[in-house]
Amino acid sequence: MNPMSLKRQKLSIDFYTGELLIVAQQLLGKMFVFNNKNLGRKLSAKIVEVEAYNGNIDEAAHTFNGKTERNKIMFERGGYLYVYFTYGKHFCANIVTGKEEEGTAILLRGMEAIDGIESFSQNRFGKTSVDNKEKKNLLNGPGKICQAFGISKEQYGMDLLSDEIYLLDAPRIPKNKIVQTTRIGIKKSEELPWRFYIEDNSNVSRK
DNA sequence: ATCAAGATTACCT
DNA sequence: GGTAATCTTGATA
Repeated sequence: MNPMSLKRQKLSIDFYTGELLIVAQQLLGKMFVFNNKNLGRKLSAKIVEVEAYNGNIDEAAHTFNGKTERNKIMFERGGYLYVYFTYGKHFCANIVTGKEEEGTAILLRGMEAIDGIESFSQNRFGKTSVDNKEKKNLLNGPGKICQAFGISKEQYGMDLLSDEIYLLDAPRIPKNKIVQTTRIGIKKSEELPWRFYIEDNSNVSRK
């Protein structure tokens, strides 16, 4: 048996309620697991790229202008899943962090497929097999992640402390292997360096 | 009721 | 490197 898998434990509430930028960096390398009930299958992938959003000081955050029907889960305590729909096509998944009313969350931007590659491929490309090039294109973007996992409106507000969807612990990525840059695809607060990814990882959405 | 913008992606040159 | 596609949400009237 793989000795790594024995040690891995589900992340607890204390992890999610920490400080936004710390949690964002600590998310790198962690395993995202979704026991997809519709699919009847467990899907998992390693997080390799994230972006932090903080409505208190960050104009790009969905919570910058206060609570709405869409963003209200971001004002709950850390550990919930915030899913939103954008550009008429794509869902994006975030992990809510911090304490109640903080309005902070972390966007999942890039992952590396671990378990359920056939399902990821079926959801993304309509076929169960992938070549090496397609494999790198399964989860290297926020919309792609949701399509591959089958995450949509139905998963809005799910609790990561549940048994259906959660994170597994993994060794901390060393600071010198974490790249910090500005975020992608925003037109406000562009200067904030709140994107983090694992250096040299091929599933990062963009350099 | 109307309208513009959007934490993207795929496809084109 | 540039851009069309596509529709929900939130703001404004």
